[in-house]
Amino acid sequence: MATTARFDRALAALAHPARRRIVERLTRGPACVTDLAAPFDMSLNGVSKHLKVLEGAGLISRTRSGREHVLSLKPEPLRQLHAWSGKFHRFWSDRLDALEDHLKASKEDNS
Amino acid sequence: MATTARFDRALAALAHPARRRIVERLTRGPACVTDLAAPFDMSLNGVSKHLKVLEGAGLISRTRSGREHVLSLKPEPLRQLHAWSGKFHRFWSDRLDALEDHLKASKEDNS
DNA sequence: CTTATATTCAACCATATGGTTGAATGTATT
DNA sequence: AATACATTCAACCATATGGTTGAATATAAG
Repeated sequence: MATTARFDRALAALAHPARRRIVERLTRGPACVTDLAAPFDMSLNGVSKHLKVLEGAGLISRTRSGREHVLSLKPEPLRQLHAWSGKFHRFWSDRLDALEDHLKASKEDNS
Repeated sequence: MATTARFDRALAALAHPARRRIVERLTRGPACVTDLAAPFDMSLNGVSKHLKVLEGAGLISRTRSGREHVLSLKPEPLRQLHAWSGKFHRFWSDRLDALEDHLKASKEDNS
């Protein structure tokens, strides 16, 4: 709650499909920049920038091993995201349409 | 999986704190634009644009009732988001640091 | 020491985003 | 019919984003 800005940046970072692909790739273990860039039809610099965004959002961390930068997934922001989105659980849990209708109707009541 | 673009837009929409506030507000029932705008230190037009973004992302729906536009929360994108972020569950479930260390170590093994 | 590899930095460009103000639209109210 | 209210549309502005290319840095290898 204190610093929403970090959460903002995590969401924004994950909004880009390339960055989500990178995050998913990192669930199978840390990797260096070149490896992460390989599957993409994009310049290495482009990927490097995406990594900087992910790092700035706290989604990945970097350790230098010689000339390679090794990137690892940091779970905390994802855990936060899961927790936050879980707050809406009652909105999709069973009787979805009925609930929606109910809400619309009750709105009309107290307006 | 087919159209990732919708998911992209949902994440991007939720990356803005004002829009998250609006979404959270809508969990307590539908509301019209003016009501939603009231708590914000922002022009009505600004809020209107945020609503358009949320609508474009499929996070809210709009029904016109006279001159008022009534906005309601659409649960599906949030459910998707919860499901997606849940895929990373094993990354924060117990023995977090140990797991991270393990991954870093195994990376060095097969490099 | 020279060369190759891994990566970033810097500049640039096009487009998107978040906000504003002012005018336009449509629906209520009197 | 005149006026007030709810909302969007349009233009504008500043800044951010996503990508490129080319040069710089740092480490590894011959």
